[in-house]
Amino acid sequence: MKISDCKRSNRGEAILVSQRAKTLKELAERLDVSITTVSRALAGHEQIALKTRQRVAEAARELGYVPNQAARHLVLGRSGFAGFVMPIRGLNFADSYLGEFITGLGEGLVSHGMDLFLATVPQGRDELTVLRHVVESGRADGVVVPRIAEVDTRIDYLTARNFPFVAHGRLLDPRARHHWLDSDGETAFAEAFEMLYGLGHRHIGLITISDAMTFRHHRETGLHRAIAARGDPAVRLDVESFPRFDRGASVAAINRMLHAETRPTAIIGLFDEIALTVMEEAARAGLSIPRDLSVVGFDNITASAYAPPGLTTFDSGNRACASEIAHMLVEVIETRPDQPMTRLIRPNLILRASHGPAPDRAQ
Amino acid sequence: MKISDCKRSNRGEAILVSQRAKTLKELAERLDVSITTVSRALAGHEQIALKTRQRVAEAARELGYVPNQAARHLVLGRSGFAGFVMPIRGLNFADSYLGEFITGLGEGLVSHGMDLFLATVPQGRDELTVLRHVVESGRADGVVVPRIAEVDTRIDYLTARNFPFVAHGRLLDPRARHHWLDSDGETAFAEAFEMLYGLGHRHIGLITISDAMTFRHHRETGLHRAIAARGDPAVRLDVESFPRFDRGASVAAINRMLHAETRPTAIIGLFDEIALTVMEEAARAGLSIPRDLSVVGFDNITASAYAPPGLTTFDSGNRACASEIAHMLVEVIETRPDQPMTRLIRPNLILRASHGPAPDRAQ
DNA sequence: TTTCATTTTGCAAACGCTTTAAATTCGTCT
DNA sequence: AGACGAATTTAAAGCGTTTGCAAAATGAAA
Repeated sequence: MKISDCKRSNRGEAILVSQRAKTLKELAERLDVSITTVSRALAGHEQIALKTRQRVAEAARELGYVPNQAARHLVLGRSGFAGFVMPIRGLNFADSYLGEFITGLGEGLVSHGMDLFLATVPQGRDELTVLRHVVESGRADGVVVPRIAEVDTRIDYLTARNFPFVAHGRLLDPRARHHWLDSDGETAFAEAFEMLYGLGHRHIGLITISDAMTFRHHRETGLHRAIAARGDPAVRLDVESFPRFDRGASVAAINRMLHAETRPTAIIGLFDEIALTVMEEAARAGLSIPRDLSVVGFDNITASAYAPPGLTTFDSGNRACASEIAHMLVEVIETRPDQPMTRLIRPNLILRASHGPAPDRAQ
Repeated sequence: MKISDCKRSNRGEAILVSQRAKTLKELAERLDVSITTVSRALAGHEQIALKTRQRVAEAARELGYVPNQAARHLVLGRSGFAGFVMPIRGLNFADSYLGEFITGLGEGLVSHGMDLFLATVPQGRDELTVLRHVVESGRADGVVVPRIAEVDTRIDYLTARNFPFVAHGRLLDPRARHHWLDSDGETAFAEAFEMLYGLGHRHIGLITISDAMTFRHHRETGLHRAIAARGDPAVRLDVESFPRFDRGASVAAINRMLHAETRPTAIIGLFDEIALTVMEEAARAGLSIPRDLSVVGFDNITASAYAPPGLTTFDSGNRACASEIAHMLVEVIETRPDQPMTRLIRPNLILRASHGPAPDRAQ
């Protein structure tokens, strides 16, 4: 039986409580060498004799020594944390993005021995203030900034401060120089249009948000460009928008479109929550999907698979993106590159069952 | 215009980059007082003259001084972090629990000035090892332990180590003394049975997991007890189980039940993912819900609202629970209570449309 | 003016670690 | 034996805070 086995609680307790070495000093005294030697030995410095290194490593394991990270942090100037500021949404707002994203970040960071530091924005305080505290308090070596607005004070601040960060999303201004990873909504929405056009749809509806988020801009641009590229004068695009996070307004916008004089044969939601609501409201209005109406979303949230008939949408691979962002951040922290690192991820069209041939209006 | 206004980038940059005071020493030099005085003034000690305190506070604000938390932590022995170890599930496993829970924890912690520290379990390392590192490295003042198994080495370790923690869920052994918050699955499942019984159902199916999780035990117990309490010999309960996280096995278990010689008229899923899959598979088998089959779940995940006809389930208020757990943890850290703090939260039955009167088998 | 109590401030020692520069040990070669 | 260079080890100085104790300044009383 190994002495470090702590699953058996009697043995475990003995180890954990009594003979543990909490500090380098204790460990050094036990081994009868200096603190310096222990520190170097554990760090694997060549200058320490191999057998000493082994002896120290063994003892550290036996005594369950784990370095105090605060002390380490203080002297190294690196905390081993990546920061993430969690925006608080309304009370009932379930953020399907968060869980996946955090998981991905964690996965990416752990391979570099880093951990994640989550700061919550208290009610009534703004996100930027919290971000500043995270940065200035030195508790994070870099931060990840999600959901970028067309003009974003967080990025301005971090850039001015020259603090390592990677944005999930980008600023609208293409000259802006910062590190980002974004999903290619422009290409995706062009692809959505092409698919629908191929199915005979000529009257497309877009339900979008009115907030100045970059992802909205890119997706809309993709749609407009694809339509323009087709050059088919028969194509018609109707757009309804509403303030993000306002569920009531979203339902209203959707119903305006569903009950318009001439209803589109296909509706694209800016993201899945919208598309799912379109399907709900369509069902309520007695429309059958995809027979009477095709619906396409973006994000591939969990609910999209469950909601019959299954939402056709784009998978942006949130978790994998987050993981990649973590890797990028580590590189930014370590090498401080001059050139902006950027990644544009092509989302994956998931063909489920909410799309179909355009209904024949002549009937 | 306030000098601390950093939204305007020209002014902001000046402040942020050049005249900022990074350390107590710098601030002290600027003010021509000692470090001690500044430290005490900022901490609001009475022994420092009021006007000195004001002068210091003002300067700190002007110069954007934020204390270095690593140094603070080192001397105070408190990190200001609550720890949480994120288990990694399979690659495609979307953890609907995580986002809500993390959000709730963050909300709860922030009101006590604490932040959240997330550690990810690297591939191939076990959760206990990571938990030990979190604890021993001193980076957390306390931890939250989710999803408790009937016998849980994490709790054994933390208890032996006498480290502050609050569990979301409890050990099976009712004599176990630790702080926990749990949702009352026993009562909920009894309630589910009563509702179904009232609708005429006498043949109930339960799809459950085979893993030794406490929440499974409590929910099953609740169901059994409620059936026993009724004392109606006509009631029949069929049970199918499968290993958690094995989607294939879950589908198989569900289909065994759906295609059994005599199919239950109502199926209870141990949690929503199961219940939703029951609805999917039932639809695939040509069954109409709730006409041919009633389905009840537990958790009220987002998808449950979208999946037609809307899953009848229990809302366990994950986010609010997490927030409460955060408050409990802070109290545990601060007061180290002798008596275990426990909270049993009554879940809320959400009546959607997946339940209905038992079909008349005589037809 | 001196004395004493009171208010206000500062020195210096931790906290546990890393690291520079210096000291010690060891083997080997005159 | 002595000396030199290489291989090991160590003492001590920080990192930025808090805080016990002591010193300085102030004000009131003698």
